[in-house]
Amino acid sequence: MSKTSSQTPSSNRLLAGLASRDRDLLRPHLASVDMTLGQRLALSDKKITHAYFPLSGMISLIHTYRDGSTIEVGLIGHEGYWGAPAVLGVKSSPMEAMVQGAGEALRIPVEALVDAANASPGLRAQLLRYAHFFQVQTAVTAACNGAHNIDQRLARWLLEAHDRLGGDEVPLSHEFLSYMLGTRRAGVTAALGTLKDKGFITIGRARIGIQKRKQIERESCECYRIVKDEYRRVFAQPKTPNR
Amino acid sequence: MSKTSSQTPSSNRLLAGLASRDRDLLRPHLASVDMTLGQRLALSDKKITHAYFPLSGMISLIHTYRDGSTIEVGLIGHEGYWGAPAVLGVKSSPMEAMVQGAGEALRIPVEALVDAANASPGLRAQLLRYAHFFQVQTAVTAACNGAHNIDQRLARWLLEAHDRLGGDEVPLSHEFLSYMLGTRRAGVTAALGTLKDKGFITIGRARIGIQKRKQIERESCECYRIVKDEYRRVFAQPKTPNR
DNA sequence: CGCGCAGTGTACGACTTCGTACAGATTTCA
DNA sequence: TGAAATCTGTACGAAGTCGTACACTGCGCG
Repeated sequence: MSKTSSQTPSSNRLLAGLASRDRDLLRPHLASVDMTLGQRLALSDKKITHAYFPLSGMISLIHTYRDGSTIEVGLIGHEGYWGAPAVLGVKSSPMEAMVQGAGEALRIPVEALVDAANASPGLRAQLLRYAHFFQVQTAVTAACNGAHNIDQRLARWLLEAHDRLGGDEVPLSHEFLSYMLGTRRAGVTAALGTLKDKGFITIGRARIGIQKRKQIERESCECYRIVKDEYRRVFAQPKTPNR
Repeated sequence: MSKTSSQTPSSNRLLAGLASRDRDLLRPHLASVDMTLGQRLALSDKKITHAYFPLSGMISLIHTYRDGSTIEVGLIGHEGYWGAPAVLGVKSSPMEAMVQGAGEALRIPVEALVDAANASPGLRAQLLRYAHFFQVQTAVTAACNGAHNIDQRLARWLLEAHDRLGGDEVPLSHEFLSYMLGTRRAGVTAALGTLKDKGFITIGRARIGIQKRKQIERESCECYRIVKDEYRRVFAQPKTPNR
């Protein structure tokens, strides 16, 4: 049912969902690159040069306020891509894209991606559908940040990370997590502590082990499921109509 | 510099920014409709039938949790439109669109809007640029909800409303505001009280008077300005290149 | 091998927000 | 005009989170 060992995904679900001729359109421009933890793929208000289709690892969209405080507004793994603003016709965005889990991605210059989208309605449709999904994910995060407490939001975040990282380990320190959730480091430690006491996770040095996923889902707010369901709905295979 | 009387906007900035032949594409399908306070333009996960280009008033995107609590994730006035999900190729969204300030809008069946967008790259570009802007607005709201207190968020909300409603009055009760901010009604009353004590607003029955806008901007978090600047950047006139 | 540092656990008072309640004021409507 | 409904102001203890601080642990690097 749920796998316990490292299964690093080796394909991107958006690309996999394309017609093969659409993949052929992109292939000449795609380059495989490593993403290293902490790497900035795009800076606030700077030109977005490349789009990234993660094969593994994850990309965090974060906002940094003038006082230096940071908070995450979106998370992207092998189910999506970073670069939607370019597809929507703008050259930059105020948000920063940062690698939150090391991994591999297929990278493409945004000009090539836009050209391909203009050449293929099917490709464009796929990219725009994901833009919608990402909008929903962000909207749910907005609601979640206003409505739910640290324990629930942390549980949700662990689930999102678990979905995107191979294996059952989340290799991040409490401090890094506090940047994502926009809370104190000590608050993260406390919330993780209660999950550990219940036996749902293990805690190592900058390493969180996911032990009982189902139980963590129960600790999380409903936001995790709302987003998950929306992805399924938007990218449902035509062969299995869902409404 | 800032006007004090009711100047109800009578045009939609997105439509006004179109080439006239693109407006002509839409015109046969546009119908003027009244939006009444509290009206639902779209329900969660129900088919989006029409897109709305507000001429006055405003539309609130809200999420309702299972326990009935609600919170706003986005706000749309005559600077934008509701219906982006359809343009992005999906038929519904988990968010509800509710009229938050009565007014007038131009309404168009989504099929007609999508057809027109397919027929005109310029029109499509305009619609997609706004989709990007709205994504940024939502992302900033996510960050804001996680990082800022009620007083700052309330000030921001008043500014957003003031920009979209004609005149210097926000005709909403504290309770309605608390639904938007995801807080207690009593919390809104307290926050408004401090703004009133400073002389920045007046408080009537279900009616807030904006007196000193500049000062309210100072009470608000930086989020208001971030979103405002992004709109300007995205929709900058070509004649005045901004980067 | 041991020093230094990053990471974790925990504590404290201060502040914010919550849930709830109730009184008084204003408006609506019978 | 009187009754009912809506809206605002305020109060209270409870709970959550903050900012900060400090001790402990284990890993990496000189």
